[in-house]
Amino acid sequence: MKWHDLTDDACPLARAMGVIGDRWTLLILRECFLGVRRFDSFQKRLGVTRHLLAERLKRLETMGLLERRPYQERPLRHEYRLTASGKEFAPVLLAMQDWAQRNLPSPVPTPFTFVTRDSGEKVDPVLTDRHSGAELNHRSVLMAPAAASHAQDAAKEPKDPESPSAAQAP
Amino acid sequence: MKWHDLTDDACPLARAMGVIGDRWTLLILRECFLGVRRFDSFQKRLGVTRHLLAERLKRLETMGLLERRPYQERPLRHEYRLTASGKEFAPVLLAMQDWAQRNLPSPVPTPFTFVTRDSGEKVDPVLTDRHSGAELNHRSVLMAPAAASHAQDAAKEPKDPESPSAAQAP
DNA sequence: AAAGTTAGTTCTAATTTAGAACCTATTATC
DNA sequence: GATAATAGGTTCTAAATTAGAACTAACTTT
Repeated sequence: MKWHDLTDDACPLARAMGVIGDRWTLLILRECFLGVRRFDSFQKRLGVTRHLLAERLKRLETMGLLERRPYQERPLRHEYRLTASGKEFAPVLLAMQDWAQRNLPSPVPTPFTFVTRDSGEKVDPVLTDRHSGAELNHRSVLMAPAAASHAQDAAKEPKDPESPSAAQAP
Repeated sequence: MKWHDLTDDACPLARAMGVIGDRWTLLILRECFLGVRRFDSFQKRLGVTRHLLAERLKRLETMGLLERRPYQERPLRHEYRLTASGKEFAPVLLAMQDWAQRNLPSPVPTPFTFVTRDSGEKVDPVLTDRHSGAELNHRSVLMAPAAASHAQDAAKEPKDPESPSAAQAP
């Protein structure tokens, strides 16, 4: 499989991996949320090679998460800013940070946290359903194939004792 | 930077990337949530090479997201199941799928969706604060360095005009 | 005039991934 | 009782990606 193939996969998660499916991209986004905007700042703070950084920034721009805009002329210099799409990624980052903090413990303290803009208090994130307000987790939610088009794929793998047409309870 | 270095980074997001920072791991987890448990099923459904699949499953086991357990003897066979830690990853997957669906559009329909276990209706995920119930997004939340230990790092990069000690408003 | 700043690009070497073939143990089929 | 089939891997070589360092370009500052 080639890298680029993921970006037009039918599965949204696969497409997402076409953007953040490497060691660096999510960390670049983290820096963006911390307010970093310039090439050299990203490079120094992350320790990523300039070569890769340039490529990743280009990809984030292509995928619409960042925009490159001039912040001065003579000499012409550009900075990278989160677009609306990039900003909407915040809940993913937050959910991931929360998961990692709970499930991948570390002896050293967390270097930064998510706080509310008004009170400055640390947030305690829960994913809920916008309509019902119910908490969304492995117990309340099920991942289900969207009938029609997926049925064909499923047919390729006949009567598997673990066929995933209805994921089992925890 | 070597791969393994991320797994004991101070930043939880970096540690998370030590687990899912590649093209395949998240897709393996997706399959787990769809109910897949066996080596060959993962391999056929994803098209990943057996070599990499074996490695990734091993890593997911090491990191505590999956457990390998026998489901038969003669011949001895093992299957992979989500652990509690793996199951708690569900909200991250959900948030990411939601983001990708909204921000990385595709001409083809989404092959599977998240539905509630009781009503079977498609969910509409929002990240909220457990305490206040407020929606958590780029407008309401700020990523802030956790004062003390980070202050030293910040000192290394003196008076940067874009110093990220207080991330700016959207 | 020399050195510094900022944002890259261009090389070579090392590491990772792809792709195919092979191995082991056991059960099913001819 | 030999031959295939199933399941879960491992072992190769070739291709692609990443690391690391050096270099360029267009200015500005000392």
